[in-house]
Amino acid sequence: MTTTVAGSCDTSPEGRAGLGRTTRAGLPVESRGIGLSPLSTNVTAVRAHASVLHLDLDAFFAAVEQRDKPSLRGKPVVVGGTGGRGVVSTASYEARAYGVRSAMSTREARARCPHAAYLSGRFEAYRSASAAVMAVLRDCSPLVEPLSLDEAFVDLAEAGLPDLEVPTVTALAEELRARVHEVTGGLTASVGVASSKFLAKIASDLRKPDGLVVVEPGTELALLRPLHVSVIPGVGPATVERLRRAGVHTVAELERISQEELVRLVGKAQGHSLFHLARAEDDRPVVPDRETKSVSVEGTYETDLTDRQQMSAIVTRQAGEVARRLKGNGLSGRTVSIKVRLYDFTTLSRSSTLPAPTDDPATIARLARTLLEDLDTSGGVRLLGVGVSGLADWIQEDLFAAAGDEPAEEAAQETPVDQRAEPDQAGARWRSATWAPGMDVVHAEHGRGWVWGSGRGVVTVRFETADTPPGPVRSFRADDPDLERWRPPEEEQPEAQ
DNA sequence: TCTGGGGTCCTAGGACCC
DNA sequence: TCTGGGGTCCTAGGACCC
Repeated sequence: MTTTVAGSCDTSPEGRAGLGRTTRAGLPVESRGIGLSPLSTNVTAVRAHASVLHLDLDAFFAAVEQRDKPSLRGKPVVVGGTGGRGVVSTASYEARAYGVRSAMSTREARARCPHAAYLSGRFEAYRSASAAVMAVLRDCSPLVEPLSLDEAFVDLAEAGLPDLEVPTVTALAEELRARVHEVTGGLTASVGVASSKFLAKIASDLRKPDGLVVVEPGTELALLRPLHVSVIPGVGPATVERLRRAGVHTVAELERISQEELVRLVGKAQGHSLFHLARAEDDRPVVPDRETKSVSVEGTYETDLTDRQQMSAIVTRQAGEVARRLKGNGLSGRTVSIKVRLYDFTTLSRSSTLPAPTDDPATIARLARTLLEDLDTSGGVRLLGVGVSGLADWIQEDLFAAAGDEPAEEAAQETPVDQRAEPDQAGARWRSATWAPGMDVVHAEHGRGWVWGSGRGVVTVRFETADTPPGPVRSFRADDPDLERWRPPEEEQPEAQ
């Protein structure tokens, strides 16, 4: 590391602009795969420089335990579910020597390594260590994309470096690893730097633990071709098996398959992705804050549940927890789902979509219980879960409170979905101007009329009945006192035309 | 007593609308 | 008159990631 590069870690206010960011929802980012989807249809420019960095903390949960408990250092440590149906979350390298792996059942881990320390995990400690690491990364570049507590991409093109040549980014990567070690009290990180997310992620895996690999631009394919297809993120057991049957094991072999054949083998989206990734084509940007899409709570029980009343009580409690987390992050959602895993591991899901978003525990619980009622659980249930998706950051209660109506969810729930209106000209205009990306037009019945709502701190309303054409669309900032006064009275009804 | 919990994304079929 | 295509939304299930 050189002084020049060390100094290039921008500590100016501008450089720290992203410090302390969370997702839009303010949720701690816990899990996000890089998957295969975000490749654009026409993958064109691959970066000319190795300016994407991927950092991965080594055996993160176990390493935090060893850091905080010196007696565990140098010994096998397994963090995960410790009950009869638990699985391994993280195994220290000492435990990996005995064949203990992530996602293995704790039962099997105990058989392989009986003398390891089995711990259930201290997520506050992990979150805190993670936050310190992310702060170091954001100190370096405003473009940091956390994938989970222990992983992130950093766009070095925004790091204010004098250049992006290999010696410069190598020195910066070493500096970052040293700073991570420093701020976490001794945790090590493996880092990959390359011309794309895909290659950076693969590179960070090559010299674990505590390693650094910088892929020199132009050498990507030479690095990739000999590797097994399973190194490609998004290629799991099912895809490996399909490819194996087609005689494909390595990336080099994958490269020889036509795009049409790949689509036939693994489907449209994954086929196109694999076709490009096999050629090291990946132009996905580093995206600093991605929006939360769903919130869920689930639990696996030590013995199978058979009592319907008990299941109903569990689902009610889980709905409350989901609602609490939604509310805590200013979110609400329209689709309520339940997940049921039967005694034989058959997994069922059922969902139902409300006309307007909710964060109300009673509404979510009621719907979840109704969905559960329609399932045959007589053989026993090992897992139950409740989730809400179709999230908006607009909460319907605001709108109803503004319209001076009774509690929202009753009316909302009774509004048949098939009465949902499409945006008219004015609605469409609002949609493009102020509506959150991906957010649907929502409405709910209000007296004899209709109320329309939007997010992003803006509420859009209009009055309409079965007998009259739609009234003018009015919009208010959510904190506008005029919104409180807005009513859909008779005199505001437009004349029939 | 095999097989967690929190997520993301994709697929496929049906409904519905234009 | 007959057949149809595209787009969007919803639901259920599955693959995958950490």
